[in-house]
Amino acid sequence: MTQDKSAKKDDFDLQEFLPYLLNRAAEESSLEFQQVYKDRYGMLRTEWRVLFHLGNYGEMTAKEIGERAKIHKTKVSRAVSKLEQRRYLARNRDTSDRRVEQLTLTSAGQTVYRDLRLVAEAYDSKLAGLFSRDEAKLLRKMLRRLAHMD
Amino acid sequence: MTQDKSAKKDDFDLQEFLPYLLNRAAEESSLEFQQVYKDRYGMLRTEWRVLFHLGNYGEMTAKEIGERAKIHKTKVSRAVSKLEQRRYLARNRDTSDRRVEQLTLTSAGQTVYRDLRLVAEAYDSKLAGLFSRDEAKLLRKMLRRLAHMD
DNA sequence: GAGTAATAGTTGATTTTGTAACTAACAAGC
DNA sequence: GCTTGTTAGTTACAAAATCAACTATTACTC
Repeated sequence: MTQDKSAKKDDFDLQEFLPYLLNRAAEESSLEFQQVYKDRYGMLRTEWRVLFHLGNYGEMTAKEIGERAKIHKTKVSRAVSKLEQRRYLARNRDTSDRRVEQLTLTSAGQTVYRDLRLVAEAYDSKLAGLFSRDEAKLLRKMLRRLAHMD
Repeated sequence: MTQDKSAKKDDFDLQEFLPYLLNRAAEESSLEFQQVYKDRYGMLRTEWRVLFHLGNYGEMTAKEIGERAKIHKTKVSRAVSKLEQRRYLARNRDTSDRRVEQLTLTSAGQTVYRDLRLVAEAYDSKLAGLFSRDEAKLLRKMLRRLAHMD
């Protein structure tokens, strides 16, 4: 127990702090993909996420998308509106519960999805290529754990 | 080469897409720490980052902080103003180049930094505790690689 | 050393996000 | 069947992020 005021050495390292590292890695690794969906389709982050949820998992409600992707309902609502304006998705009132809207991609939306999916796949391979196959697998597993997605 | 229109199966999985996983993990793992600096000190993300840079690395200019942390200069500028208002940091005009301001934490700022650093250390340990020591070490290494911090 | 370019940092306008309050539809209790 | 509560989704307003233009100072060039 030394005097903590002057004798304490600062052995903390911001660059090792996991939340900081995770954010830096996330931002950096989003840039290149962002460029594509932004420049090519004028989409925002939430918009491609909604598009991908519908493209990848099929028909779904706004609420389900929000829960799966952990996006707040107001953000989902706005993204859905914008994607609808651009005719990338269509809403269908659920007949048994008229509060609910089933969302599906239009064929234009599917085309966009398929295009972006190709970009995503290529980019993911590029990122994963920074590591060995086992390391990449472990990385995904650890990220899922951190994100409570397992 | 099969007909790609109908025969193509969608084997892409959004939940395995690294930029998506990284963002989800980053958001999730920031929440708990955010709660502290936000509720306890009314700070924003950029503000604690600036505070930590000064606390952890010592005197620095706004430009250096921006480069190290990859934060845009307007964001740094506003964070510095707010931290100055709260008397957490002081500016010193560089005598040899009067465009430049050397920034340092005041003793109040150091106190806040030390408090938050303790929280950060504890939280980092908690997160790292989800993995083995080797895994955690590898995780940080991989994140640094992805963030171009190596 | 006057003129032009570059740099550190700030400010203002626009866009995007976050928070809370809202509407419309359904559910439950009695 | 009517009050009370809950849920899906939207809207309005405030807070924050982004982008471009700006000031002040220094560096470069002739």
